[in-house]
Amino acid sequence: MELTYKYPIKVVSQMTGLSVHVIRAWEKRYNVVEPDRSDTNRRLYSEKDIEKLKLLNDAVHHGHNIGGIANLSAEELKALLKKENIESSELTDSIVKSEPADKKIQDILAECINSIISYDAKQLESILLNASTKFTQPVLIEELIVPLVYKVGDMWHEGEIRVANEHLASSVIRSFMFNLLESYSLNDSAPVMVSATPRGQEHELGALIAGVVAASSGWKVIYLGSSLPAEEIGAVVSHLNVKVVALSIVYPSDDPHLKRELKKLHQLLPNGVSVIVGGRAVNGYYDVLDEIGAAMVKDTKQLRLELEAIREHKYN
Amino acid sequence: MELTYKYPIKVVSQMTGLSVHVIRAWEKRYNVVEPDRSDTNRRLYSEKDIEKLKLLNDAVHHGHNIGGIANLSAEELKALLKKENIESSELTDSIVKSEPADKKIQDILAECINSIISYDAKQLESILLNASTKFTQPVLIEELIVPLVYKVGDMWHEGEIRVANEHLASSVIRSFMFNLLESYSLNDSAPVMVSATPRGQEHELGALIAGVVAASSGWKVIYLGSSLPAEEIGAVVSHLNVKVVALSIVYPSDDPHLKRELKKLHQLLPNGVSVIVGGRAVNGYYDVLDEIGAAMVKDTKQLRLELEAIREHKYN
DNA sequence: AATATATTGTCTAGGATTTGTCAAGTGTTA
DNA sequence: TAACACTTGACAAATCCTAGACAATATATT
Repeated sequence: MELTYKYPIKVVSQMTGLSVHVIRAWEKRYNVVEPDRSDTNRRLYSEKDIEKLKLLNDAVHHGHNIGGIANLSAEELKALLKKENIESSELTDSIVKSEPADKKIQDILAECINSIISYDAKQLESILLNASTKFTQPVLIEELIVPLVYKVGDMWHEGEIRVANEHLASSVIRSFMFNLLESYSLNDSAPVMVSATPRGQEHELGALIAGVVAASSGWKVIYLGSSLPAEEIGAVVSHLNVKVVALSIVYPSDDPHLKRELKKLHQLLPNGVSVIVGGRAVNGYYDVLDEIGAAMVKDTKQLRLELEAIREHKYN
Repeated sequence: MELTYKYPIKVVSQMTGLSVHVIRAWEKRYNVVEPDRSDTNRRLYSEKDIEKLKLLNDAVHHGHNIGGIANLSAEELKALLKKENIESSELTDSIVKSEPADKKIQDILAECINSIISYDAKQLESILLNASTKFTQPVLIEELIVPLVYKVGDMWHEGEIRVANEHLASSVIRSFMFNLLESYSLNDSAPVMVSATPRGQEHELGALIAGVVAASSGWKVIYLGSSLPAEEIGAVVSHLNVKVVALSIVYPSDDPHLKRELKKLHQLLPNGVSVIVGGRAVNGYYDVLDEIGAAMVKDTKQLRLELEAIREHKYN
């Protein structure tokens, strides 16, 4: 679709990262662009104008002085930037976003807690989104998400926050992780993992984390949420070609029902299907897990390694 | 559902976030929309009118001046917002797949069920995303999401699908609705609603639907998920300036614990806070709801009306 | 090295335009 | 009757315009 619409200076300022003052100054001094004018003399910029301004901004931020490059054409500017291996998009993005320098992950975590306490779901979400662009995925998960989940759990147990706070936080984190999970696209040859929490386990965040880690390692993940009976897991495994079942156990650390559930699961699963169990309370089930030959992981790094090992083994 | 229903200006104001003054001014000055008129000369807005107003509002909030964009079509506005990577409340950019024109909502529903049966979360999600670009939000919710949730519940009860299928579907729908909910931006003067399911009620989709409907009607929504004890709701209400508590009750239709919980909630809430209860099993609690003066709604249209009534009443 | 000169981002002031808001007066709805 | 909607006209705040000044840097000259 061809838009004949032309942009006012304010929008151009936002799109380019240049202040309106600078845009006007450059025009006055060097005629970098000559936007149309409205009937009442307001500037109206074309897309080409905007592109040229972006390119100029990129070049200036890489040491060129505006007076020297002002009269170059868009093509020449592109060539110039290319020669210096500058990716224009990356540059303008980082400028436009006006990030307040680098924040330590501790601070981000504190901000998250604050927004949870003040019931501000939107703010929590935007903090997480922001963090997801700043950090690599393993760092994001291992150093922000996991500590955050733990911290919220602790504060809840200690009575420092209310159940309502915890619910709100869980909703946001869950949605964030689910979106992350669904954002991975993979080829059909990817091995399949089922992720869930066993019957009785209501805290599903661990299962989601496992799902995201697996997806980022190239697995196709079927995420089934919380409190799934062993028969259900068995049904899915036999219906699809599942290689791994990942379970998350958070609390309590000694539940006889859960132990029975795990044994039942073992009986239902065909040979060749691995079970990986992680989560805060996993230590309490060492005996059962050992008995049914399930792997125990205590952080996402171990999970990654375990998945890798299984994948290798299966493919030889 | 009446597809020809048209909205009076006040409702449009709440749905778009624009004041009635502004809506009329834009019409007078730029003919941004030309709503039908009643026999007595009152403006009657169509869904399309509302969508265009929303788009204009989005664009204006991103720096465009109304005079410059007033005569652009909805399509052009979408293109404009998309170009600036602006997340609009209503549209999610769809890579125009060459789909065979318009599919009936029945077919879409069937497709959803199919993807649920085959454990294809990704496909389900993309169907929903796609549908959200094709239909207006009331249609999307009332004719696709709600029937889908009901259908999945039915099939689960009938044993036509497994718990695992239901879990997977719930995860995806929940995430989809949550994203929808968080996508609404609102002004600070918006009245506040808390949305949740009471203790013992694990199915949270109803609460999410209520949240989305309220958010689209201009309420600020604090979503607190499922199974929230009455004390917790009371705490949030007194901590923030909450006007309405929305609860969803799905099953069972006669739970004495739940009745006690509702009464307790009533005692905990300060005067002037309304309670709205909806959901499939709501009929079973008519006596209690009547006793505590809670409103009962059986679909999203009633919910909309109820919210509107409360808002009116409170502002006088 | 010290001093001029040029460059460049930022800001102010005064005038014009745009745009959100409101009030007054009247008609309509519930 | 109170709440809502309609039109018109007016107002004030926000925005944009130009022209020019200023300070901080960079570059050139003595």
